[in-house]
Amino acid sequence: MAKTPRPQLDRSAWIQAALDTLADEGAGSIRVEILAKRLHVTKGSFYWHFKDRQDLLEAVLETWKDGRIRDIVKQTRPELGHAEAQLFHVIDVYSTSRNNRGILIELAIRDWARRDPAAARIVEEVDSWRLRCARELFLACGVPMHEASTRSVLLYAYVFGVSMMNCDKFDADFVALKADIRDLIARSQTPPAKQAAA
Amino acid sequence: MAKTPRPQLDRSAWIQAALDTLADEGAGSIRVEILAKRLHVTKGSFYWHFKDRQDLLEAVLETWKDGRIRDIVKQTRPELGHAEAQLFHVIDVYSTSRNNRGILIELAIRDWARRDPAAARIVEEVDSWRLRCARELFLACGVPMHEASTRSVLLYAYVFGVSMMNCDKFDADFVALKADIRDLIARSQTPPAKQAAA
DNA sequence: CACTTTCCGTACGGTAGCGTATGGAACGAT
DNA sequence: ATCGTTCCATACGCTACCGTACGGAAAGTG
Repeated sequence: MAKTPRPQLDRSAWIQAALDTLADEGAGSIRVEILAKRLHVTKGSFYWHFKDRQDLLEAVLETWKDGRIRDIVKQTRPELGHAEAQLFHVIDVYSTSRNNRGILIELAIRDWARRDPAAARIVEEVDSWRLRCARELFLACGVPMHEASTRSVLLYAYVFGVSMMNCDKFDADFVALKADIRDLIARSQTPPAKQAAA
Repeated sequence: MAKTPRPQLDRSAWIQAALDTLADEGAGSIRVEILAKRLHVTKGSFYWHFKDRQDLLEAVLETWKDGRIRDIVKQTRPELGHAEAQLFHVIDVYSTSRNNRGILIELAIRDWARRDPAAARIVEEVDSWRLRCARELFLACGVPMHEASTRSVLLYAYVFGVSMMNCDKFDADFVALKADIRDLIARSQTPPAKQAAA
Protein backbone atom coordinates (compact mmCIF):
# COMPACT_ATOMS: atom_id res chain seq x y z
CA MET A 1 0.00 0.00 0.00
CA ALA A 2 1.37 3.30 -1.07
CA LYS A 3 2.26 5.40 1.92
CA THR A 4 2.06 8.66 0.03
CA PRO A 5 -0.30 8.12 -2.90
CA ARG A 6 -0.37 11.86 -3.50
CA PRO A 7 2.54 13.77 -2.12
CA GLN A 8 1.55 16.60 -4.46
CA LEU A 9 -1.84 17.70 -5.68
CA ASP A 10 -2.69 19.50 -8.87
CA ARG A 11 -5.74 21.32 -10.17
CA SER A 12 -7.29 18.21 -11.67
CA ALA A 13 -7.41 16.48 -8.30
CA TRP A 14 -9.46 19.36 -6.89
CA ILE A 15 -11.64 19.44 -9.98
CA GLN A 16 -12.41 15.75 -9.71
CA ALA A 17 -13.29 16.09 -6.06
CA ALA A 18 -15.49 19.03 -6.93
CA LEU A 19 -17.26 16.98 -9.57
CA ASP A 20 -17.95 14.31 -6.99
CA THR A 21 -19.64 16.64 -4.58
CA LEU A 22 -21.34 18.34 -7.50
CA ALA A 23 -22.97 15.03 -8.35
CA ASP A 24 -23.96 14.31 -4.78
CA GLU A 25 -24.94 17.69 -3.44
CA GLY A 26 -25.07 20.22 -6.23
CA ALA A 27 -22.88 23.11 -7.25
CA GLY A 28 -23.88 25.25 -4.31
CA SER A 29 -22.41 22.71 -1.95
CA ILE A 30 -18.92 22.76 -3.38
CA ARG A 31 -17.02 24.12 -0.40
CA VAL A 32 -13.31 24.66 -0.35
CA GLU A 33 -12.74 23.44 3.16
CA ILE A 34 -14.84 20.33 2.60
CA LEU A 35 -12.91 19.37 -0.51
CA ALA A 36 -9.69 19.93 1.38
CA LYS A 37 -10.81 17.54 4.09
CA ARG A 38 -11.72 14.97 1.48
CA LEU A 39 -8.32 15.28 -0.16
CA HIS A 40 -6.60 15.13 3.21
CA VAL A 41 -5.00 18.51 2.86
CA THR A 42 -5.87 21.97 4.06
CA LYS A 43 -7.18 24.86 2.07
CA GLY A 44 -3.68 26.26 2.04
CA SER A 45 -3.19 23.87 -0.84
CA PHE A 46 -6.35 24.99 -2.57
CA TYR A 47 -5.46 28.65 -2.62
CA TRP A 48 -2.13 27.74 -4.10
CA HIS A 49 -3.70 26.03 -7.11
CA PHE A 50 -6.72 28.29 -7.47
CA LYS A 51 -7.29 31.99 -7.16
CA ASP A 52 -10.53 31.46 -5.29
CA ARG A 53 -13.64 29.31 -5.23
CA GLN A 54 -14.94 30.84 -8.43
CA ASP A 55 -11.77 29.84 -10.19
CA LEU A 56 -12.43 26.21 -9.31
CA LEU A 57 -16.05 26.38 -10.44
CA GLU A 58 -15.03 27.70 -13.83
CA ALA A 59 -12.48 24.94 -14.19
CA VAL A 60 -15.17 22.40 -13.33
CA LEU A 61 -17.38 23.73 -16.09
CA GLU A 62 -14.59 23.66 -18.64
CA THR A 63 -13.61 20.14 -17.70
CA TRP A 64 -17.19 18.97 -17.98
CA LYS A 65 -17.71 20.68 -21.31
CA ASP A 66 -14.62 19.16 -22.89
CA GLY A 67 -15.52 15.69 -21.69
CA ARG A 68 -19.11 15.88 -22.90
CA ILE A 69 -18.20 17.16 -26.33
CA ARG A 70 -15.51 14.55 -26.79
CA ASP A 71 -17.98 11.92 -25.67
CA ILE A 72 -20.85 12.82 -27.96
CA VAL A 73 -18.58 13.20 -30.95
CA LYS A 74 -17.12 9.79 -30.28
CA GLN A 75 -20.47 8.08 -29.78
CA THR A 76 -21.98 9.51 -32.93
CA ARG A 77 -19.03 9.11 -35.22
CA PRO A 78 -20.50 7.92 -38.51
CA GLU A 79 -20.58 4.15 -38.84
CA LEU A 80 -22.25 3.40 -42.10
CA GLY A 81 -25.35 1.28 -41.63
CA HIS A 82 -25.37 1.58 -37.86
CA ALA A 83 -26.94 4.98 -37.45
CA GLU A 84 -30.11 3.69 -35.81
CA ALA A 85 -28.15 1.51 -33.42
CA GLN A 86 -26.10 4.54 -32.47
CA LEU A 87 -29.26 6.52 -31.84
CA PHE A 88 -30.55 3.77 -29.61
CA HIS A 89 -27.28 3.75 -27.78
CA VAL A 90 -27.38 7.48 -27.13
CA ILE A 91 -30.89 7.19 -25.73
CA ASP A 92 -30.05 4.19 -23.59
CA VAL A 93 -26.92 5.71 -22.13
CA TYR A 94 -28.95 8.47 -20.56
CA SER A 95 -32.22 6.78 -19.76
CA THR A 96 -30.61 3.71 -18.27
CA SER A 97 -29.35 3.58 -14.76
CA ARG A 98 -30.33 6.74 -13.08
CA ASN A 99 -28.05 7.74 -10.26
CA ASN A 100 -24.88 7.09 -12.11
CA ARG A 101 -22.24 9.72 -11.82
CA GLY A 102 -22.58 11.14 -15.29
CA ILE A 103 -26.29 11.78 -15.05
CA LEU A 104 -26.05 13.22 -11.56
CA ILE A 105 -23.44 15.67 -12.76
CA GLU A 106 -25.53 16.46 -15.80
CA LEU A 107 -28.55 17.37 -13.70
CA ALA A 108 -26.53 19.28 -11.17
CA ILE A 109 -24.92 21.39 -13.86
CA ARG A 110 -28.23 22.06 -15.58
CA ASP A 111 -29.66 23.25 -12.31
CA TRP A 112 -26.57 25.34 -11.79
CA ALA A 113 -27.04 26.83 -15.25
CA ARG A 114 -30.44 28.16 -14.28
CA ARG A 115 -28.79 30.72 -12.02
CA ASP A 116 -25.27 31.12 -13.37
CA PRO A 117 -24.89 32.66 -16.83
CA ALA A 118 -21.45 31.12 -17.28
CA ALA A 119 -22.81 27.65 -16.59
CA ALA A 120 -25.73 28.38 -18.89
CA ARG A 121 -23.34 29.22 -21.69
CA ILE A 122 -21.45 25.96 -21.23
CA VAL A 123 -24.64 23.93 -21.21
CA GLU A 124 -25.84 25.61 -24.37
CA GLU A 125 -22.59 24.83 -26.07
CA VAL A 126 -22.76 21.18 -25.08
CA ASP A 127 -26.40 20.92 -26.06
CA SER A 128 -25.60 22.45 -29.40
CA TRP A 129 -23.03 19.75 -30.13
CA ARG A 130 -25.36 17.01 -29.00
CA LEU A 131 -28.30 18.21 -31.04
CA ARG A 132 -26.19 18.55 -34.14
CA CYS A 133 -24.69 15.10 -33.68
CA ALA A 134 -28.07 13.50 -33.07
CA ARG A 135 -29.52 15.22 -36.09
CA GLU A 136 -26.76 13.77 -38.23
CA LEU A 137 -27.70 10.31 -37.06
CA PHE A 138 -31.34 10.87 -37.89
CA LEU A 139 -30.35 12.14 -41.29
CA ALA A 140 -28.24 9.04 -41.78
CA CYS A 141 -31.36 7.02 -40.96
CA GLY A 142 -33.15 8.66 -43.83
CA VAL A 143 -35.21 11.06 -41.77
CA PRO A 144 -35.73 14.39 -43.55
CA MET A 145 -33.97 17.45 -42.21
CA HIS A 146 -36.80 19.19 -40.44
CA GLU A 147 -38.00 16.07 -38.73
CA ALA A 148 -34.45 15.17 -37.78
CA SER A 149 -34.20 18.42 -35.84
CA THR A 150 -37.52 17.84 -34.19
CA ARG A 151 -36.71 14.34 -33.07
CA SER A 152 -33.28 15.38 -31.82
CA VAL A 153 -34.80 17.92 -29.48
CA LEU A 154 -37.38 15.41 -28.34
CA LEU A 155 -34.64 12.87 -27.78
CA TYR A 156 -32.59 15.05 -25.48
CA ALA A 157 -35.52 16.62 -23.69
CA TYR A 158 -36.72 13.11 -22.99
CA VAL A 159 -33.45 11.74 -21.68
CA PHE A 160 -32.94 14.70 -19.39
CA GLY A 161 -36.52 14.62 -18.24
CA VAL A 162 -36.66 10.91 -17.57
CA SER A 163 -33.54 11.15 -15.48
CA MET A 164 -35.49 13.47 -13.20
CA MET A 165 -38.30 11.00 -12.67
CA ASN A 166 -38.45 7.89 -10.53
CA CYS A 167 -40.28 5.90 -13.13
CA ASP A 168 -39.42 2.60 -11.50
CA LYS A 169 -42.12 3.47 -9.02
CA PHE A 170 -44.84 3.65 -11.65
CA ASP A 171 -44.11 0.78 -13.93
CA ALA A 172 -42.77 -2.53 -12.81
CA ASP A 173 -41.26 -3.27 -16.19
CA PHE A 174 -39.58 0.03 -16.77
CA VAL A 175 -37.01 -1.56 -19.01
CA ALA A 176 -39.66 -2.48 -21.53
CA LEU A 177 -41.28 0.92 -21.12
CA LYS A 178 -38.05 2.67 -21.97
CA ALA A 179 -37.58 0.48 -25.00
CA ASP A 180 -41.04 1.45 -26.21
CA ILE A 181 -40.32 5.11 -25.70
CA ARG A 182 -37.05 4.78 -27.50
CA ASP A 183 -38.87 3.33 -30.47
CA LEU A 184 -41.38 6.15 -30.38
CA ILE A 185 -38.65 8.74 -30.50
CA ALA A 186 -36.50 7.09 -33.11
CA ARG A 187 -38.85 5.07 -35.27
CA SER A 188 -42.45 6.24 -35.03
CA GLN A 189 -44.24 7.50 -38.11
CA THR A 190 -44.93 11.19 -38.31
CA PRO A 191 -48.46 11.88 -37.19
CA PRO A 192 -51.22 11.83 -39.77
CA ALA A 193 -52.48 15.15 -41.01
CA LYS A 194 -54.81 16.62 -38.47
CA GLN A 195 -58.30 15.35 -39.13
CA ALA A 196 -59.50 18.88 -39.72
CA ALA A 197 -62.38 19.54 -37.42
CA ALA A 198 -65.39 18.05 -39.13
CA MET B 1 -52.11 52.96 -0.48
CA ALA B 2 -52.48 50.74 2.50
CA LYS B 3 -50.15 51.79 5.26
CA THR B 4 -50.10 48.43 6.92
CA PRO B 5 -50.91 45.84 4.26
CA ARG B 6 -49.96 43.11 6.70
CA PRO B 7 -50.09 43.97 10.33
CA GLN B 8 -50.02 40.25 11.03
CA LEU B 9 -48.35 37.44 9.14
CA ASP B 10 -49.37 33.82 8.97
CA ARG B 11 -47.71 30.66 7.80
CA SER B 12 -48.90 31.04 4.23
CA ALA B 13 -47.12 34.37 3.84
CA TRP B 14 -43.83 32.74 4.76
CA ILE B 15 -44.57 29.79 2.51
CA GLN B 16 -45.26 32.02 -0.46
CA ALA B 17 -42.07 33.94 0.12
CA ALA B 18 -40.20 30.66 0.38
CA LEU B 19 -41.69 29.51 -2.92
CA ASP B 20 -40.46 32.71 -4.53
CA THR B 21 -36.88 32.22 -3.48
CA LEU B 22 -37.23 28.54 -4.25
CA ALA B 23 -38.02 29.45 -7.85
CA ASP B 24 -35.19 31.95 -8.09
CA GLU B 25 -32.41 30.36 -6.12
CA GLY B 26 -33.32 26.80 -5.22
CA ALA B 27 -34.33 25.10 -2.01
CA GLY B 28 -30.90 25.35 -0.48
CA SER B 29 -31.13 29.11 -0.58
CA ILE B 30 -34.27 29.43 1.49
CA ARG B 31 -32.90 31.28 4.50
CA VAL B 32 -34.99 32.36 7.43
CA GLU B 33 -33.36 35.73 7.90
CA ILE B 34 -33.57 36.53 4.20
CA LEU B 35 -37.27 35.75 4.06
CA ALA B 36 -37.78 37.88 7.14
CA LYS B 37 -36.08 40.82 5.45
CA ARG B 38 -38.25 40.33 2.39
CA LEU B 39 -41.39 40.29 4.51
CA HIS B 40 -40.20 43.31 6.47
CA VAL B 41 -40.21 41.55 9.78
CA THR B 42 -37.57 39.83 11.86
CA LYS B 43 -37.08 36.17 12.44
CA GLY B 44 -38.77 36.55 15.78
CA SER B 45 -41.92 36.29 13.71
CA PHE B 46 -40.71 33.24 11.85
CA TYR B 47 -39.97 31.22 14.94
CA TRP B 48 -43.41 32.02 16.20
CA HIS B 49 -45.12 30.47 13.17
CA PHE B 50 -42.64 27.68 12.55
CA LYS B 51 -40.73 25.34 14.74
CA ASP B 52 -37.61 25.73 12.64
CA ARG B 53 -36.43 26.00 9.05
CA GLN B 54 -37.25 22.36 8.37
CA ASP B 55 -40.81 22.99 9.43
CA LEU B 56 -41.11 25.64 6.73
CA LEU B 57 -39.60 23.42 4.07
CA GLU B 58 -42.07 20.67 4.80
CA ALA B 59 -44.93 23.14 4.58
CA VAL B 60 -43.61 24.32 1.23
CA LEU B 61 -43.63 20.79 -0.10
CA GLU B 62 -47.15 20.15 1.11
CA THR B 63 -48.41 23.38 -0.37
CA TRP B 64 -46.81 22.59 -3.70
CA LYS B 65 -48.14 19.06 -3.75
CA ASP B 66 -51.71 20.10 -3.07
CA GLY B 67 -51.62 22.76 -5.74
CA ARG B 68 -50.15 20.49 -8.38
CA ILE B 69 -52.60 17.70 -7.77
CA ARG B 70 -55.56 20.04 -7.82
CA ASP B 71 -54.22 21.53 -11.01
CA ILE B 72 -53.69 18.34 -12.96
CA VAL B 73 -57.03 16.93 -11.91
CA LYS B 74 -58.73 20.08 -13.06
CA GLN B 75 -56.94 20.25 -16.39
CA THR B 76 -57.64 16.63 -17.28
CA ARG B 77 -61.20 16.42 -16.09
CA PRO B 78 -63.00 14.39 -18.76
CA GLU B 79 -64.58 16.52 -21.46
CA LEU B 80 -66.05 14.17 -23.97
CA GLY B 81 -64.57 14.68 -27.41
CA HIS B 82 -61.85 17.04 -26.25
CA ALA B 83 -59.32 14.58 -24.92
CA GLU B 84 -56.73 15.34 -27.55
CA ALA B 85 -57.10 19.07 -27.07
CA GLN B 86 -56.60 18.56 -23.36
CA LEU B 87 -53.46 16.56 -24.02
CA PHE B 88 -52.14 19.33 -26.22
CA HIS B 89 -52.91 21.80 -23.51
CA VAL B 90 -51.02 19.85 -20.87
CA ILE B 91 -47.99 19.67 -23.12
CA ASP B 92 -48.14 23.33 -24.04
CA VAL B 93 -48.52 24.54 -20.48
CA TYR B 94 -45.14 23.12 -19.61
CA SER B 95 -43.19 23.51 -22.80
CA THR B 96 -44.33 27.06 -23.40
CA SER B 97 -42.76 30.00 -21.71
CA ARG B 98 -39.80 28.77 -19.82
CA ASN B 99 -38.87 30.86 -16.84
CA ASN B 100 -42.35 31.23 -15.55
CA ARG B 101 -42.83 30.74 -11.87
CA GLY B 102 -44.49 27.35 -12.04
CA ILE B 103 -41.77 25.75 -14.09
CA LEU B 104 -38.99 27.27 -12.04
CA ILE B 105 -40.54 25.87 -8.90
CA GLU B 106 -41.04 22.54 -10.58
CA LEU B 107 -37.38 22.27 -11.50
CA ALA B 108 -36.18 23.51 -8.15
CA ILE B 109 -38.27 20.95 -6.31
CA ARG B 110 -37.16 18.13 -8.58
CA ASP B 111 -33.56 19.08 -7.90
CA TRP B 112 -34.35 19.24 -4.23
CA ALA B 113 -35.89 15.77 -4.44
CA ARG B 114 -32.64 14.32 -5.64
CA ARG B 115 -31.16 14.82 -2.18
CA ASP B 116 -34.12 14.97 0.18
CA PRO B 117 -36.18 11.81 0.59
CA ALA B 118 -39.20 13.78 1.80
CA ALA B 119 -39.15 15.93 -1.31
CA ALA B 120 -38.66 12.82 -3.42
CA ARG B 121 -41.77 11.29 -1.92
CA ILE B 122 -43.81 14.38 -2.73
CA VAL B 123 -42.56 14.48 -6.29
CA GLU B 124 -43.36 10.82 -6.79
CA GLU B 125 -46.85 11.38 -5.52
CA VAL B 126 -47.42 14.30 -7.87
CA ASP B 127 -45.93 12.42 -10.81
CA SER B 128 -48.15 9.50 -10.05
CA TRP B 129 -51.26 11.68 -10.32
CA ARG B 130 -50.05 13.30 -13.48
CA LEU B 131 -49.18 10.06 -15.21
CA ARG B 132 -52.51 8.53 -14.32
CA CYS B 133 -54.41 11.58 -15.54
CA ALA B 134 -52.46 11.74 -18.78
CA ARG B 135 -53.01 8.08 -19.38
CA GLU B 136 -56.73 8.57 -19.02
CA LEU B 137 -56.61 11.20 -21.71
CA PHE B 138 -54.70 8.93 -24.06
CA LEU B 139 -57.21 6.18 -23.40
CA ALA B 140 -60.00 8.60 -24.19
CA CYS B 141 -58.22 9.27 -27.47
CA GLY B 142 -58.50 5.63 -28.33
CA VAL B 143 -54.90 4.73 -27.59
CA PRO B 144 -54.55 1.23 -26.14
CA MET B 145 -53.60 0.86 -22.51
CA HIS B 146 -50.00 -0.11 -22.82
CA GLU B 147 -49.21 2.57 -25.33
CA ALA B 148 -51.11 5.13 -23.25
CA SER B 149 -48.75 4.48 -20.37
CA THR B 150 -45.73 4.71 -22.60
CA ARG B 151 -46.76 7.99 -24.13
CA SER B 152 -47.64 9.47 -20.76
CA VAL B 153 -44.15 8.89 -19.48
CA LEU B 154 -42.68 10.29 -22.67
CA LEU B 155 -44.95 13.30 -22.36
CA TYR B 156 -43.83 14.24 -18.88
CA ALA B 157 -40.20 13.36 -19.39
CA TYR B 158 -40.26 15.63 -22.41
CA VAL B 159 -41.91 18.61 -20.76
CA PHE B 160 -39.56 18.46 -17.80
CA GLY B 161 -36.56 17.97 -20.03
CA VAL B 162 -37.39 20.72 -22.48
CA SER B 163 -37.82 23.14 -19.62
CA MET B 164 -34.18 22.51 -18.81
CA MET B 165 -32.96 23.38 -22.30
CA ASN B 166 -32.54 26.71 -24.02
CA CYS B 167 -33.91 25.48 -27.30
CA ASP B 168 -34.55 28.97 -28.57
CA LYS B 169 -30.85 29.08 -29.26
CA PHE B 170 -30.96 26.18 -31.70
CA ASP B 171 -34.08 26.76 -33.69
CA ALA B 172 -35.33 30.15 -34.67
CA ASP B 173 -38.88 28.90 -34.97
CA PHE B 174 -39.05 27.02 -31.73
CA VAL B 175 -42.78 27.48 -31.60
CA ALA B 176 -43.23 25.37 -34.67
CA LEU B 177 -40.67 22.90 -33.40
CA LYS B 178 -42.58 22.42 -30.18
CA ALA B 179 -45.79 21.92 -32.11
CA ASP B 180 -44.14 19.19 -34.13
CA ILE B 181 -42.85 17.48 -31.02
CA ARG B 182 -46.27 17.72 -29.44
CA ASP B 183 -47.71 15.93 -32.44
CA LEU B 184 -45.04 13.27 -32.23
CA ILE B 185 -45.85 12.57 -28.62
CA ALA B 186 -49.60 12.65 -28.93
CA ARG B 187 -50.37 11.57 -32.46
CA SER B 188 -47.53 9.67 -34.10
CA GLN B 189 -48.10 6.11 -35.25
CA THR B 190 -46.44 3.39 -33.26
CA PRO B 191 -43.20 2.38 -34.91
CA PRO B 192 -43.27 -0.39 -37.48
CA ALA B 193 -42.19 -3.78 -36.29
CA LYS B 194 -38.45 -3.92 -36.24
CA GLN B 195 -37.24 -5.09 -39.64
CA ALA B 196 -35.84 -8.16 -38.01
CA ALA B 197 -32.21 -8.42 -38.83
CA ALA B 198 -32.13 -10.07 -42.22
C1' DC C 1 -58.96 48.82 33.96
C1' DA C 2 -56.33 44.65 34.83
C1' DC C 3 -54.88 40.36 32.58
C1' DT C 4 -53.96 37.20 29.02
C1' DT C 5 -52.83 35.90 24.40
C1' DT C 6 -50.85 36.78 20.11
C1' DC C 7 -47.33 38.31 17.50
C1' DC C 8 -42.95 40.40 16.70
C1' DG C 9 -38.23 42.94 17.89
C1' DT C 10 -33.67 42.62 19.98
C1' DA C 11 -29.75 40.50 21.58
C1' DC C 12 -26.94 36.67 22.08
C1' DG C 13 -24.16 32.40 21.35
C1' DG C 14 -22.72 29.12 18.07
C1' DT C 15 -21.27 27.04 13.52
C1' DA C 16 -19.70 27.00 8.78
C1' DG C 17 -17.25 28.67 5.36
C1' DC C 18 -14.29 32.31 2.53
C1' DG C 19 -10.08 34.46 1.82
C1' DT C 20 -5.43 36.10 3.64
C1' DA C 21 -1.02 36.10 5.86
C1' DT C 22 2.73 33.84 7.05
C1' DG C 23 5.74 30.13 8.20
C1' DG C 24 7.82 25.92 7.01
C1' DA C 25 9.00 21.44 4.80
C1' DA C 26 10.74 19.18 0.67
C1' DC C 27 13.32 19.48 -3.31
C1' DG C 28 16.28 20.88 -7.04
C1' DA C 29 20.09 23.76 -8.65
C1' DT C 30 24.71 25.53 -7.99
C1' DA D 1 25.85 24.09 2.20
C1' DT D 2 23.07 27.89 0.50
C1' DC D 3 19.40 29.52 -1.89
C1' DG D 4 15.10 29.70 -4.51
C1' DT D 5 10.89 27.34 -5.81
C1' DT D 6 7.03 24.61 -4.98
C1' DC D 7 3.54 23.11 -2.22
C1' DC D 8 1.07 22.83 2.03
C1' DA D 9 -0.13 23.89 7.34
C1' DT D 10 -1.60 27.10 10.74
C1' DA D 11 -3.84 30.90 12.48
C1' DC D 12 -6.66 34.76 11.93
C1' DG D 13 -10.50 38.03 10.78
C1' DC D 14 -14.84 38.32 8.63
C1' DT D 15 -19.67 37.35 7.09
C1' DA D 16 -23.86 34.78 6.84
C1' DC D 17 -26.98 32.05 9.07
C1' DC D 18 -29.45 29.14 12.66
C1' DG D 19 -31.84 28.79 16.83
C1' DT D 20 -32.90 30.63 21.60
C1' DA D 21 -34.09 33.84 25.30
C1' DC D 22 -36.52 37.39 26.58
C1' DG D 23 -38.95 41.69 26.40
C1' DG D 24 -42.66 44.44 24.71
C1' DA D 25 -46.52 46.20 21.96
C1' DA D 26 -51.27 45.36 20.36
C1' DA D 27 -55.45 43.39 20.70
C1' DG D 28 -58.89 40.68 22.76
C1' DT D 29 -61.49 39.37 27.33
C1' DG D 30 -63.45 39.82 31.86
